[in-house]
Parts: sequence; C-alpha cells; structure tokens
Amino acid sequence: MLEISRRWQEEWYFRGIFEGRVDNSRPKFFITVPYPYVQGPPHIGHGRTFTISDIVARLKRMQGYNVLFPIAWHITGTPIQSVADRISKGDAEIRSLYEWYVGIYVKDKEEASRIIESFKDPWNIAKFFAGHYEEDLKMLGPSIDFTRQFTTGDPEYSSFIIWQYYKLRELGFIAQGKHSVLFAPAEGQAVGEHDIRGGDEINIEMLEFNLVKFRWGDKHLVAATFRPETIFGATNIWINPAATYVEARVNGETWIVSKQAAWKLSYQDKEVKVIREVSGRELLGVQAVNPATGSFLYVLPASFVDDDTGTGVVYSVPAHAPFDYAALMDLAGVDDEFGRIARSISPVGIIRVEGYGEWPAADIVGRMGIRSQGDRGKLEEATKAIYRDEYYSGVMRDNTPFPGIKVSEAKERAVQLLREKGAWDIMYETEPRLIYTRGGNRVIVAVIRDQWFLNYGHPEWKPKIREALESMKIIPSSYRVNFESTVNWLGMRPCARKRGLGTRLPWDNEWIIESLSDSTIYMAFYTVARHVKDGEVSKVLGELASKVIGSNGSDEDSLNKLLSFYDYVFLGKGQPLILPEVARRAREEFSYWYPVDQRHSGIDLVGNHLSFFIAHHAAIFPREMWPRSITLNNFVIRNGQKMSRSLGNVLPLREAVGNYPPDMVRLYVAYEADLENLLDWKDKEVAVVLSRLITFWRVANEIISMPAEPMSEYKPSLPSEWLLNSVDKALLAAPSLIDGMRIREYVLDSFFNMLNAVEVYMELKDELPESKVVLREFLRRWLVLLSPLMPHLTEELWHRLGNSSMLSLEQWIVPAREPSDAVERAVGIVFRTIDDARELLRIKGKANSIHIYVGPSNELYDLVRTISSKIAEGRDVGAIIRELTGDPRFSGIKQRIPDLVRRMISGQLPRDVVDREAEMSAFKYFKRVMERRLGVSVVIHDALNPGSDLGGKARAALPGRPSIFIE
RNA sequence: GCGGGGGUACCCGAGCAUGGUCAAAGGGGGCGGGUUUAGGUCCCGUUGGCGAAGGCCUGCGUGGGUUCAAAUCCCACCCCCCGCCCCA
Repeated sequence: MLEISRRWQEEWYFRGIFEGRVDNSRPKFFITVPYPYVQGPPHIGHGRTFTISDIVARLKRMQGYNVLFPIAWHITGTPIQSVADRISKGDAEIRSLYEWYVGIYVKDKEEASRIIESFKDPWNIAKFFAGHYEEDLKMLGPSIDFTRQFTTGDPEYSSFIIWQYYKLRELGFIAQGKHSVLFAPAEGQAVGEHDIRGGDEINIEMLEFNLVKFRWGDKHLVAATFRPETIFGATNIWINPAATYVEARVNGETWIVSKQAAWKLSYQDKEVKVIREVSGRELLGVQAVNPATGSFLYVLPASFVDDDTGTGVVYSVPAHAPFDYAALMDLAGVDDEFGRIARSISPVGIIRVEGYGEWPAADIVGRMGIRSQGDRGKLEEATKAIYRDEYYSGVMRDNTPFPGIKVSEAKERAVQLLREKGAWDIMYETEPRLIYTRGGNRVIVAVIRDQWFLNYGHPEWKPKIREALESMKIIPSSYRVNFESTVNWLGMRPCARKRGLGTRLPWDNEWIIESLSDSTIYMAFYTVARHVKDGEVSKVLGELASKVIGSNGSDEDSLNKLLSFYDYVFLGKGQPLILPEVARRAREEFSYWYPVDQRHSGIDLVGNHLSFFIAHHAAIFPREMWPRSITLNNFVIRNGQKMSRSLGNVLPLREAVGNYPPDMVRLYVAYEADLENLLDWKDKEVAVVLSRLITFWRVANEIISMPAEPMSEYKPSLPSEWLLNSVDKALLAAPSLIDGMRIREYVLDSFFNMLNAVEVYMELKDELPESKVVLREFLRRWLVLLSPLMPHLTEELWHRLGNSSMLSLEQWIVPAREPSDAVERAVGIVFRTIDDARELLRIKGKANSIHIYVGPSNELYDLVRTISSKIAEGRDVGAIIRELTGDPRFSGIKQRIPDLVRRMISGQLPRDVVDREAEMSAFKYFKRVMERRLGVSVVIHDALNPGSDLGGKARAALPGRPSIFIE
C-alpha cells in the first residue's frame, strides 16, 4: 500500500493536478493553513491540520470548485536565529536535538554533521527544513499547490511587507513608545521564551512593583510593594542588615535601594548613577517619612527581606502582611535597641474583611501556626490568601482617606495620591525572579523607549475588527468567544524587534518586523506569488525593497514605485509605476481568488495569529475581501502524553507516514477525535485502524476481481437495495458534514459503517443473482465517497475498477433519488433481534435451533404506528388509550391497546416501525447472517401463518419485535 | 480573578443541542473460545448485579428540582484542564 501511495503522489504532483489556475467559468474555493515555521521537521500535529484541510479541499474540488490550497514557509523571527546562535556557541543540547532532526533526513553521520555546522547561519536552517517540509507533506498526499511557495525571507516578500506596513502607517495604526521586555544585560539583547533556560516549561511573567519613596533628609529610601493601599498601615521600614545597598542618583534624586535594584533600574528607562555602597546595617535605626501620612518610621532589620526582589527596602504593614507581622514578632523577642522599638509598635488595621479580625495578618499567622519569618513557604501561602481575600472582598477602614472603598479601587487611589506627592514610581521584576538565558546569563526586565507598536485598539481599527469577526464563520463555534475576548483585549502590540530574521521596518531600519506581525495578510501573496517570483520581477521588487529600507524610507522614488505596484495589485488603486504587465496579471489573479474562503488552523493561534489575520484584513482590504471562515482543530498528544521536545516523544510526520500508508495516517487523525478534542496518537489503536484499512483493501479488491457480468435489467433485492441505499445516504450527507467540519462523523459513516455493511452483504452475495453488479456499482460510489479522506487507495482502486480518469478530479456523485430509510430500519430490526436471541441463548444454555416469528397482522402495524405518532404529538397515556379504543379501525385488537401504549411510552418497544412486508423480507434475506452470528440454525416463520407454533410464540410477535423460540 | 472547556463503566472515549429505542457506540485492557508446534497476529464471544424467555435492580462528579420518563433540561456545590500579549 505504501508503494502504491507513493506512485500516485508522484503522478499527482508530477502532473500538477492541484495547481490552481484562474478559470472564470468555475466558482473558486481558496483554503489556507498557516504556513509552518520551519525550525524543525513537521510532526503528526501538522499532519492533523493538513489532513483535515485537505479533506475539505478535495471534497470542494470534486464538487466542481476551482480549489486553491497553497503553502509557504515561515522563517521570520528569533527562534531560528537563536538556534543558529546556540549552535555557533557549541551548545550540546541544541546540537543533539538537531542531530535527531537532521538524522531523520540524512542518514550519513558525517554529512549530517556538516549540515549542522552550516546551521550557524540561520538561513541554512530555514532552507534545509523548508525543503524537507515539502517532501514530508507530500508523503501525506495533500492536494496542495506547491508551485506558489515562498519563504518570508524572500526579497519580493519583503517588498510586500513594506507595502503592508506603509498602509498601516498611513492609517495611523502604528505607534511608538515605551515598552518592557525580558532582557539579558550580559548579552545586551532582548530574549524570548526560547532563549531562556527551561523557558518552554515555566510561565514567565513580568510583575510591576509600586515604588514608594520615604524621605530621609535629602535622600529617599525607596520601598517596593504590590499593595500601595497599605501605605496607611505602615509602621516601620525593613532592611536586610546583611545585604548591600547603594546611594544612587536616580533621575535627579538620591535613592537608597539595594545594589541589585540599582542595577536593574538602570535598564528600566532610568538614569542611575551609584554614588557609594552602604551596608544594610548602617541604615538601621534611622527614621524616614511616610509620604502618605507624614509620620516618621524607624528602619528595622528583617532577614526575610531579599535584596534581589524589588528594591530590598520594604515598608512594614504588620496588620495585613504576614511576613511583616512575623518579622515584627521575631524582633520583639530580641533584647536590644531594635527589639525595644519593635515592642513599642502596634499594627494598624486599615482594611476590614470578612473572616478576619482587626489584624488579618496576625490571625492567619496564628491559624497556620507560623513560628518565625524563616517559615517562608507558609508565609507565602498566607500572603496569597490574604491578598485574595482583601483584594476581592476587603473594604478600607475609617482611618484611611478612602473609608468604605473597596480594596481593588483603593489601590488605584493610593497610587494616585502618592503620585501627586511625587513619592511614587514603578519597577519591573520577572516571575519567577531568577531566570537565565541558555547561555547562563541573568534575565531581567528592561524598558525600551522607542518600541514600535501596532495599535489594535485604535478607535478606527477595533470596530472594524469586530465587524470582520462577526461576518465570519467560526467552526467549531465554541471558539468564537475566544476570538471575541482576544479582540477585546487587543491593544498596543509590539510589532518589531532588534534581532532575528525578517523584513526591516522600512522607515526605521534598526527594527525587524517580528513574525506574528509579518504573517497577517500573506494569503494575498499566494495569489500573486507565481508572477512576482519570476527572476526579473523578483529582482526589481527586491531592489526597490532594499533601497527603501536602506534609505529609511527617504528614497521616495523607490518607495512610490513599490507602493504603486501593490496598491494596484491588491486594491485596484491608481496605476503601477513599474512592471505594468505583471501587475495586471497579478491583479487579475488576486481578484479571482480572494477573499480567503476558509482558514484552517490549530487552536493555539486563536489568541494571536488568527486574530491578527482578521485585524489586518479589516484594516487594509475592503469588506468583500475579508476572510469568510476560520476552522480549528485541537492538538495531538501521543500515548496519553503531551508531545514535547523535552520528553523526546514528538512524532515526526515522516516517521508516521514512513511506517504506515498515508491513508491510514489520514484516516486515524480524521477519525480518532472531534476537532475540539485532543487527539491521542496511541500506537495500539493505530494498529486497529490499520487492520480495518487492510480489510477495506481486501474487500475492495475482492469486488474488483469478481467477473463483471453485465446485467442490464435487474430488480435489486432487499439487501442490495440496503447496501446501495447506505452509500447513497452517505454521499448525500458527506458534503454538509464536511462543510460543518464534522469530519469524524463523515469518516464514521463513510468508512467504518460502510465497511461493516459491505462485509454483511458479502455474506449474502451468493444468494443474490445481482450481487456482482451491485457490488461494483457500490464500490464505484464508495470510492468517490472516500476519495477526500483516503485519496491514494481510492485512486488505485478506481483505476483497477477500469477507470482511466483521475479520481481526485472526478465529480462528486449526487444520488439520483432520495434514499429511503425504511430498508435500513428493517435491517436494523434483524440485528436487534440477533442481540435478543443471543441473550436468550446465553440464559438457556444449549439450543438446537431458533424459531423466529415475524410479522403480526397489518392491523397491529397500523396501531403501533398510530400510537407512535400520538406519543410524538405529546399526548399522555390516558388520552391515547381513550382515543384508540374508540377507533373502529382497532376494534378487533382493542384489548391490547392499553398494554402496548404503556410499553411504548416506557420505551420497552421500538416506536419506529416499518411495514410488515419489509420486515418479513429483511428476516428472510438475512437468515444466513443470523445463523452465522448465532451459531445455530434459524427458522423464520410468518407469524400469521406459522409452520408450527412452538410455545405459542406466534401470537407474541409485535411489529419491529418478532418473538423468539429456542429449541 | 476573568474567559472557555470538561468530570460517563477497569482505562481511553462517544452520547447531552432535538429527554424515551441507553446498561450507555467504539477502542484498549481482562476473561473464555477458535486458528497456531508455540508465541504474536487474526477471528468470535464476554466484561455492573440478578434472572431457566427477551425481564428486574443499581448506574453517567455531588446534592436538589422539573417530567409519566433525566447521562441528556434547570438550580446549587465540589473537582480537573486550557487561554489571559509581545512567544512562534
């Protein structure tokens, strides 16, 4: 099967049957998947996303749409860059990872090692994996047009991004300002998660501390806190006597903070000049002024104070901060000058909160049995608990300027008040505090002054984003809320960095547009890629791009040329100043394919890329070019575990499609889970699916091998009708299932259920003269039905069946007549009866034969049908019984009415019946099947005219519920 | 905290929108049987309890409620997972 699959892939891609060409006589369908970021090989998760979109693409193609399903490669940003950096530095961890990655493709060790060496240049990483990505994807057989591929580092792509960013700038959606980032001072650069040791496992946050300045002579002791509202309850100031502090000029003032803090602050947009070092001990005993109250506070020693957190200066609020309370108690037990001061201090409660007394911190310290400030774990827990309770349900007391105000609000007011007094500032810290780059250097927060932002919150932008979102279909629809909340909080978003691959910001070329910002409207670029990739054209656009960037946008001539080209192509505005003929063709193609009909993606992109995708379309394109729908699927896990590099259990796509036929991989990922759910790649279950696929292959080939005797006229027997009906029903249902992205149901119906049906039919085929013709016809329709799902095997079988056309390009079959489900229901009764009989056999033990009495009087069928419809109308038991006993039609079986109604209402009897003829016929035809399943001989009797009425069972037969006698 | 999703049998997992045919699909695992020199594969059956005739009892996170009828609808509670920005 593997070999057959490869053969068809070669055939498809060699003949280029999936290449999209403008054809105005046919409706178009433009489907895209986010271009993969090529820092490594694709894995089975990509396989899921691509398979699902390919099922859609293939169905649409068979339905007569001109389908475009393109792909490209994303290389922008810092991850590839930092891999290159790490390889250059000889990082062993990354090297072994890439030995594995490269080893997937290159078996020769030396060769592989040479390739990894070349990865010191990030472009080589991108090129290597982009190339292999294409091969790997092709092994899955997707109907992708690979001729439009590009990378985001191509010169013509840069020219396109330049156009996009000038458009956004014209609209006023780009801003510049201050911004905090994670930063490694020793390396002199901002770092991303992938640059941080353990960065993929931990969740790194940036915390904002409030700084409060306590005047001490002409200097300020600067304390850091998360709870500025507690300033009114401050009783003293804590300093760690063992730590090193500094006196430093900060923005024209003299601050006293820890040495560590001064270092950090110097990166946070502050002018910091250290004058001298001071030991913590020297500061003890001095008095500083609380800026909020004017009272003097002593500086006292506390060991819990960490000079690497905040400023190393803490103002003490023993009533509300467990650490402070514990430290105060500790100190009060010491027999010295500071102990005496501590004993004189009484906590000041300033917040009222239910469940606590006047000093909540004292309560919780007592409750949790905390002994001293050394009890860090418990104290941190206590701090968290108090914070939560006070923040959400606490109210300020009368001894503060904000009596009765909720803590959450008082917080802001306190900041306001301190600000007005010039006693407030801000400082950032990371959480967790101590994080390091992979090179081992400390990471802190730095504030950048001239960061470029996209202002998604712009009053002319956000409403349009909302409008675009509203106009789109989101499937599964449960994700719509996620989009809505993303759009709600979208505001200023940095769009450029100083490191990494990508296009430089054309008017400020120190900056590189980052990867989530240069990947928002590139689907438009697919439509024109064929035209602009051409050597000469590419050269022209590339040169213009580099002139614009090189001149920081001041080369107006180049800029105008570039902008005029894309303005014309994408917006139909003005006339192109360059390449008019190319522009005309590109324009034509863009106008044909756009907008994007469907964008299919993993759910991880909802909160960023997909929302930006909507936003940028809304900003730049007219409404009729806005995307039509977004569809999503969840991740893939493996044997119950998350796939992650650190666990080493990532399943590369090539390994999956190298070991199994591609159709099996497709079948598995499409069937195993609904889109919303995690898909578990379980090795055991993969084997099960494979065995079903083999059965399919065997059955299909058996049908093909049967000599085809033409039979012009035949009357299909009930089983034949049943089989053809089933496939017709599935053919009818599949398009709407796939449109609604109910892929799993489509697979269940079309593959698994159909396979079961045909296996049953095969048991009967020898008794049915028309079976061969029926089976061939069935197979023809079935192959069409399955082609989107498993294109390789169906393509092969299609040809073995004697067709010379390409199944992938065949028309979908729309059944000529409405399939009836009466036959199906009749067959369903047979199978239910088999289950019943089996249970009886089990209880009875041994049996020679089973007698089944089918088909009571037509009168009874009528009655049951009538009861059923009355129940459906919602009548109650009494009413139905009264009505029917009065009905002359049923006068002969009056006495059975109450019992039947009762049993049908309670669900003991099936409500959904067929007529007598169909039911009898089903039992006659399926007798063989019953015997095989039950392992004993089966005798079917007409209940109205039984050959022998064993055990008086004939009279017990009911519609849809034959009676059974075991002998 | 806010927003979203979820708790179903030994395990994974469907069902819930449209209540009844649900002791609850499918798979894994277990058990029994067949094939096999053996093992694996494969095939069949079984896997809440009771039952000598198709039935009864218990049962879908916990506790209530609506209904002739609840895994499914309503209310409250407990627990779990995911997202919450400059990272692709």
